[in-house]
Amino acid sequence: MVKLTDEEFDFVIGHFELKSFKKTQFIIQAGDHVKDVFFILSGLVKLFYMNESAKQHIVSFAMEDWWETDFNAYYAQRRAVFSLACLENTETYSLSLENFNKLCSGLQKMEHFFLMKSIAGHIGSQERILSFLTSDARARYENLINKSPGLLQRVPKATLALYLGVSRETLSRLGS
Amino acid sequence: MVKLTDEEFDFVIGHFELKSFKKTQFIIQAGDHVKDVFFILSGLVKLFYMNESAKQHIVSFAMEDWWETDFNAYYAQRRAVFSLACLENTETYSLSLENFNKLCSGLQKMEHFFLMKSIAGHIGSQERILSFLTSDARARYENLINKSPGLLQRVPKATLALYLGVSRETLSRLGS
DNA sequence: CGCGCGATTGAGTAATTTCAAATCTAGTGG
DNA sequence: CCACTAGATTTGAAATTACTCAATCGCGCG
Repeated sequence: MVKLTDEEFDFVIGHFELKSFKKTQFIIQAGDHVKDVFFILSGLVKLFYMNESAKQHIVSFAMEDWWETDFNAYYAQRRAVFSLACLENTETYSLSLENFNKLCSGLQKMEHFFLMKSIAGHIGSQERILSFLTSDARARYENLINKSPGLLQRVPKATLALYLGVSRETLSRLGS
Repeated sequence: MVKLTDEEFDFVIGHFELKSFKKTQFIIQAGDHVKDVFFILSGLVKLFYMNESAKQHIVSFAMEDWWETDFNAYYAQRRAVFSLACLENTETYSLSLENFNKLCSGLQKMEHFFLMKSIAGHIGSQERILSFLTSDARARYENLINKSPGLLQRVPKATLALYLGVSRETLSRLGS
């Protein structure tokens, strides 16, 4: 997507910090001050909103090679509304907003890179919106396992239900 | 968001083209080759997907000061999956991908600007996803008119229903 | 064995859809 | 000013879908 020389690569790497988390651990809790965006090296995380009755609603899963954080809180330097938690042991490179800005202004290629990533994220979100508009529970489920066959092996179905917006009972009954 | 000198402004403006459309006119039709992204100067458009049975599903509305196109088709230079049509007479500045790239490489501020816009779009899409996860038809509707009170005056309710993902009859019955 | 977790099943209830018909409203021509 | 029409909105009633609450099942592990 973007090619870097060796020295550019070193420059970039210097802005990141390696952070590791264990399964079930929270990377961000709603209410936290969000300092970092996380690049997932390995593992699997969920970004979710928890409502008054403590029910979780999963906005997205993120795995290898994806960037994740509460973007609104990160860029606007507000407190997190979402939480980010690990579904597996997870290794990340974290990037503070300060370093993000340094990276962008120091190396135009990186600003371009982040733009491409953000666009990809936006397009992905639109696809998800479309699936809510066009598809019922079964079609959304089939859609999901087609696009991410691995997920079914990596997370319990009850968790998939929180992503699909159906109850775990309904999801279970789709098996027929 | 980004401050430009007069000469920078002229440079930027030179990459755009003024295009006007009338109410009900299509700016993009599914299957088209998508050359431009459109900055809405005035008016109102809908970005939507039409399924096999010719039912429309509105992915987003765009009005003054927003950017809209089939982003996937635009950036990847593929044929449009979505259509973009006017709900009002609409004036736009169009920007070809070629000029977009020239703009970004010629003026880093602009790449930064587009990054901020893309992030805002991504965050907006996430909010919309969340509303499908957390809210029933009524709550989604109230959410929408809170966030965009103007829409109710500018589009028929049947069109709002296509955005909210409910039948127009159900939307009508929410009035009680 | 017995616990804990995930998945399934059953039954009743609530929300939403579909199809059909009735109303309402703004704009047009007479 | 009135009648007429097209589009938008509402209403009714039956059918469907998904939800909740509760109980049960299956299985791996100390």
